[in-house]
Amino acid sequence: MKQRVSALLREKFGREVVLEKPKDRSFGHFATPIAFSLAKELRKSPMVIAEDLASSFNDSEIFTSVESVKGYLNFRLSEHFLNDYALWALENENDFGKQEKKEKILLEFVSANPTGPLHIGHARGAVYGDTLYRLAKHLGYDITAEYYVNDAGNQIDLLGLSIALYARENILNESVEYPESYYRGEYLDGLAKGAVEKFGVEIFSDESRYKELALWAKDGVMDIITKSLADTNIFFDTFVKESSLYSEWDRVMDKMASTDKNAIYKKEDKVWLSSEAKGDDNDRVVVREDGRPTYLAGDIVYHNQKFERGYDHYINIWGADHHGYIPRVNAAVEYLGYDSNKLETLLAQMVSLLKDGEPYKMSKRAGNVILMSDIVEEIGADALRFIFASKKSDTALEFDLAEFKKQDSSNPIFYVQYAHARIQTIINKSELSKHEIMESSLMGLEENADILLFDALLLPEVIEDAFSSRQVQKLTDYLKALAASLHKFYYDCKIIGSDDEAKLLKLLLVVALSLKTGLSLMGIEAKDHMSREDNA
RNA sequence: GCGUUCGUAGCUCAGCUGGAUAGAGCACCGGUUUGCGGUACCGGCGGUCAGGGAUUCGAAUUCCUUCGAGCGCACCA
Repeated sequence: MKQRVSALLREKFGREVVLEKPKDRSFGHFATPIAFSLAKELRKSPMVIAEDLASSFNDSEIFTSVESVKGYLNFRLSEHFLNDYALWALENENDFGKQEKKEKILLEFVSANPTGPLHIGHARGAVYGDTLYRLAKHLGYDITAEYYVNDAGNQIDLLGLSIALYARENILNESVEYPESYYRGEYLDGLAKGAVEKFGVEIFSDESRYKELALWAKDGVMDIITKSLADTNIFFDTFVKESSLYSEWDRVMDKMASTDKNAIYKKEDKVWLSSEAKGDDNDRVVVREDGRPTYLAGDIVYHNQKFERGYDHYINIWGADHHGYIPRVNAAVEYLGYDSNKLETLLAQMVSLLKDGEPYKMSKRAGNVILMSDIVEEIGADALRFIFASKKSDTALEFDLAEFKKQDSSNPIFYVQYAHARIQTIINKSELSKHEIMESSLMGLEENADILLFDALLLPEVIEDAFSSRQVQKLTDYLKALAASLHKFYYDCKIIGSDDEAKLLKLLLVVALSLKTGLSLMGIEAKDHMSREDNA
């Protein structure tokens, strides 16, 4: 809709025109301050320019009126245009807001280590990534969701040790001491018991077999992780294991060296990456004295593999505590001969949780982490997704669980769902058939109804904007606002029994379509009725 | 110290590439249809957009600077 207006104006003025939503809806559907920028070039007052421009729009098919107010140019779309568009949307529900972007995108997110269940910080990145994924799919991008599994390195050994220690204490009843760095948590119990079945209790007393224990356990942890993700409607297309990459290390090193002979060098018996020359603070070790590659080496191979698979664009979503890591990966990508501008790294900031004012604490390795699964159990997956999607991902977030358990307008997910449910209820209540409703015209709506229709038809622009700016909260903001318009309209206007019943119901169908489509892009299913007992 | 993200109402946050009177929700106070789910709606209270400077027709938004906060600054992943 906006694209059409925008294209029309671009053609008319021969330049890109800024379109915005007027502050006050009585001004019209769209507005532009273009007269202000033209004022300087034309050496005339903005008011005069706006007047001239407005009067030049007499014969447009899309607009009913174009007016100038204090230098702004305000456009009002024609009823024909809105009516046709709404009808098309209702008849092509699944295509509403869809586009056909062709770009191939690789989106990597979550990628939490397989050493324990996901905590609340991971959940934020997970929701953010999955929402972007759904938006991109809707826009027609060929996007792949990928999870990078860090199943090599010290932390895996530590997992084995942690399970063994847990088992020795709780199954063999030995008295043990936990070093600070060991993993803790309830999940160890399941793994320890599983290990007894698989290997027998002997394994816990045999240090030489801890590696074996760890390699088995990491798959179990991945199952726990993918299950919590699935419970939140998050799924991945591909998993890439770090352990599968190191065999390519020599080839990748040669590749960097052939692009730039200074990319890699030896010093103090270690191998270094010249990342400082590419904007990093320091050069980085990639192979230690003893020949073991560092974590960065694995990531270099991984990114090489990503680029060799051939996508147009790459997006990584990382926790904010990894932001210092970006320059070295970009450096490596350039040494590999690729354009680091194609690699976009987004950060999900920390989350702090309150419950009735009490702050929760998060520490990665202590047993008292706040698990994603616990929060899902407490407030439900829908509420979790809504809250995480509704805040800009690059700012720290604090929220109180209590707010998302309420069943009233203070809980945004409830509020939006209730709007959708109200529409379903009233449609069912009406005696009119679906056919009669669809046959009616949306022309001649009064002003409030017209505004509601316009708002509902704005979803496609919101989807495009939310994805291209990577700001998924634009979608939740939109849904909250649309729900508010609906509730207000419902209060102001009697629908059943009115002369315009069919017309108004059709309008509500358009609103419901927008709500439902918007929710589905957040991995949330729209509800047709609310129940008071439904305390998720 | 260096890098980075930020600082908007009592609280949690929106405010897009500069544009019309800086917005929501919570909290607090007061109201509402003979009408379809009052699980809703409306109104009030509340702001020096951290401070200062610059750019211009115009700045919460861009730039500089001061102050304050989170995160990072490993041969851990």
